Amino acid sequence: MPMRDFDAQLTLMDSAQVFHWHRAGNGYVAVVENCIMTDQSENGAAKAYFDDGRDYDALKGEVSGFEVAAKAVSLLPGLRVLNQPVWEALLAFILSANNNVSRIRNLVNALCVEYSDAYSYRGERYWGFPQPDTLAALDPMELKKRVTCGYRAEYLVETAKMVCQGFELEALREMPLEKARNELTKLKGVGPKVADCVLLFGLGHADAFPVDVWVGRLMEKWFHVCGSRAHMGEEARRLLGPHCGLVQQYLFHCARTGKMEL
DNA sequence: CGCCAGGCTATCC
DNA sequence: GGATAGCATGGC
Repeated sequence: MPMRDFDAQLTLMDSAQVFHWHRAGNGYVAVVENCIMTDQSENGAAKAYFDDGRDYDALKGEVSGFEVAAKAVSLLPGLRVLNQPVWEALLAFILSANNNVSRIRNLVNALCVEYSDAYSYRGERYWGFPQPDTLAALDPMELKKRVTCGYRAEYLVETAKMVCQGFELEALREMPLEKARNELTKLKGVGPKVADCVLLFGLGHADAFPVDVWVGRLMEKWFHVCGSRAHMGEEARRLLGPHCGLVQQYLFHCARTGKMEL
């Protein structure tokens, strides 16, 4: 049975938490962890990926003390925070650094097309993410040239090498937020912001609160919190609670698209 | 053309 | 510990 209220266009195409979904006919398609997935998929993996089972109606109540947060949540019914495979989120958000959303999408797709295999679905071809050992074996100069990802090429290769050498991404799922973030930032190209995105979108840490340029602005203007990005994250957790990362996604989208005035 | 983008690393004090 | 320069690329 389809998920109630799920907005596939908003969640898969417009929310900037994932960058490799494609419009196909009147639906949406991507390769997720070596399988074709669509917005209509209802198997166990898809349900987990779409965060089916979480009570999103309860989210409004959790932030009812903050009108601006409650408004952002109520403006975007159907937005879900995906549970992506951590390796995929890691690659995408290493590429995201200091780039705009449309270019991130181009880079992610170039990486996938150049270094992984295509799956055919209803007459079209779709690509998933390359495996760690594939990237670990690359010359960064070649990667830079073929994906046009600039200095991020070295980050991808170095991080892939560390994962191949035993860095346990899945172990971060059960760690406390602070410790998991500390571990993640040992990877090349992973600073505090990218780490928080990987924790939120790929490791189930709903209290990770990524602060990019947009969230930095909205924390000042809407919550009157200033100072460092680290401080803003701490304040968000204190004010908005253990699901502040989910709320961040609503706030981020409202700010970035102008649905709420900054 | 210039400004900006879901920032990070290296280096400075 | 916190602040800052340099970075590749292209969207707008």
